[in-house]
This record gives sequence, C-alpha cells and structure tokens, in this order.
Amino acid sequence: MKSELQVFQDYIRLRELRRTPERERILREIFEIHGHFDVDGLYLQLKQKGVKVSKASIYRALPLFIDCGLVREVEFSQGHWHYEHIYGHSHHNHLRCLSCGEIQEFENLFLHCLEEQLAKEYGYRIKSHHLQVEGLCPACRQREDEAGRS
Amino acid sequence: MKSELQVFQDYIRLRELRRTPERERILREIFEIHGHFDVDGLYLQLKQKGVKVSKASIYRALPLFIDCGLVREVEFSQGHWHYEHIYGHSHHNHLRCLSCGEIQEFENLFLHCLEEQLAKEYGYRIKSHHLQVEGLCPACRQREDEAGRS
DNA sequence: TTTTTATTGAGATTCATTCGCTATAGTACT
DNA sequence: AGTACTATAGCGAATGAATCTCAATAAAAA
Ligand SMILES: [Mn+2]
Ligand SMILES: [Mn+2]
Ligand SMILES: [Zn+2]
Ligand SMILES: [Zn+2]
Repeated sequence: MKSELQVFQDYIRLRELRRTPERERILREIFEIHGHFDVDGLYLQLKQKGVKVSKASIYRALPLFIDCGLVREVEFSQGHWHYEHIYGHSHHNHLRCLSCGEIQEFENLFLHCLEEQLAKEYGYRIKSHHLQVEGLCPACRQREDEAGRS
Repeated sequence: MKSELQVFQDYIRLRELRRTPERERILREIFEIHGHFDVDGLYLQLKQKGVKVSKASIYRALPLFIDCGLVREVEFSQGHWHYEHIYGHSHHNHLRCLSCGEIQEFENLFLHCLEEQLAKEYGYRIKSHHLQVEGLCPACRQREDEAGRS
C-alpha cells in the first residue's frame, strides 16, 4: 500500500501541481492526529511545534487532500467544518453523543445493500453515502436517567 | 393531528415566550414551501410578497421551529444551511445528484434495525440519524456515459 | 543558471450569522 | 380599558470562517 505522502505526490504530478514543504508538512500533521480535527486546531498544533504555515495554506491544501481521497469532511458543527484522514482506514460512520460529544466509529455492512436498492429503485449511480447517528453514550445516558429520577 | 401553528403555540406557551405575527408569518411561509429552503430564499420570498420581516427574525425563529420539531436542518452546503419543514411528513433521507443537484427523497425501513443494533452494541440511547446518499440521477448518468464514450 | 509560473504569507475581503441597542407590542393583572 | 413588565422586532454593527489579492518566493523545466 502506498504511503499517504506517495498518494499525494502522485496526485500532485497528475494534476501538474508542485510539491511544497508546506503541503507535505500539513499532510504529515493530519496523519498524526488521532480523531477529528478542524482548521484552527490543526493550525495551532503546527504553531505550537514551531512550524510556520499560514491558515491560508491549510485552507488551500485541504481541498487537494480531499480530492485525492486522503481526507474527508466529517461534519459541519460549531460554525465550521471538521475533518478526518481516511486513507488506510476502512469506511466508517459516526455515532455521536449529544451530551459530551464523544464519537464512536462503526462500520456498516448493510448500507451497501441499501445503495444497490436505491440504484435499482431510482436509477441513480450511487457514489457515496454519509450516515451520522446521534444519541447518548452510556455514561451520559446514566447521568440523564439519574437526573430524571430525582 | 395538531396544525403546525398549534404545535408552535403550545411550544410558545410551554417555554413562556410570546406569540408574535412575525414568527407565525415565517412559520406559515415555511409550510408553503415545497422542498428545501435557505434563509436568503425564505427572506426574499417573503419580501416579494410584501411581508416585512427582517432576516434577524428569521434567524431567531428557526431555532425555535427546530426545537419544537417542525423544521430541521437538511445540509450545510454552498456556505450556509438548508432547511425543510418536517411536521406532517414521514421521516425520510435524501439521495442527491452530484451533477445537477436534484434531490430524491426516500424512506428507510431498515435504519431502525441499525439503530437498535448500535444501541445494543455500544450502549448508546439513539436519538436520531441522518443519512445522505450521493450519486448521479438517471439523466446525468446517461450524460456522463455518453461523454465518456466519445 | 535562467525562465516560467505555481505557491506562499499577510492582510483585506466576503458573506452567513449573531449581537447590541432602543422602540414597540404581547401578556397579565388590575 | 389602562398600566406595568419585559420579550421581541428591526436595524446596523460586529463577528468569524473561508476566500481572495498581491508582491515575494521558490518549484520545476530547460
Ligand atoms: Mn472518524
Ligand atoms: Mn426532504
Ligand atoms: Zn456522552
Ligand atoms: Zn442530475
């Protein structure tokens, strides 16, 4: 399997763009982040490490990473986008706790069938799906129950 | 079944807010819109009818309608939110054409099972889910095929 | 090297959304 | 009806994420 850097370099060559240290540094940082991130968090994390990249460069690099399948937009919340790297991970969806924000990832063997069914029923050629489930995690569920009882 | 106006009035009383002609006019307009809408479109539609409400009032009213289950956010795209009224409609998800933007609504008998499975597996109390499927509609699919052949 | 031109950083700009202010108008209680 | 209380409306200003501008820089190709 190609490294994410290799994937990006191939993409850069294909699109006749240029390899730059900024883009590759941002990419490396993204693949060091465990979990979801936003532009501001990524920027601050780089800044703390003494890496000098501008927010504009991050905003300009993200669409490239997304375009070549390394990163995806996860959700728009708190007024801005949140992302995650996906290269090397199996496709998954998110179960989010409405109370504490904890995110549980899960895989769905079934949604493939749904896609096929939709393709047949409506004549669409399905490209992707995005499922987000929300609820209360075990801890917050318990807390809610106790609050309700009193 | 209560009317959407009645639902809203009950909610207003419960939360000890005030009935105002603006809020009720905005609500009425929303339930006259077939399909999805955004704040700007709603505002212009009201303006064209000679109704004088400010955008700020729309922005302030929407969270109330969402809170009492009359309206929901559909998706964030093109830099802003899109909404739809849901009261009186069965729960549905969206199949969107990536090329022309056409939206096909569909119901999912199955996702209930998925919710139960997730509840069991992770101990979550599921509150809602949001599934968005993307692809090419029949017309755009055909157009893509023809372009590829030539 | 030299040339070409994509990319960068910093600041300006855009645009959706929110906020602050004051006048107004719902609501409740005489 | 009249009065008091205060939530809400409208307006313009403020906010903040994302994009754009532009001069300086540095990849890539020759
Ligand atoms: Mn994830
Ligand atoms: Mn819909
Ligand atoms: Zn939780
Ligand atoms: Zn289409």
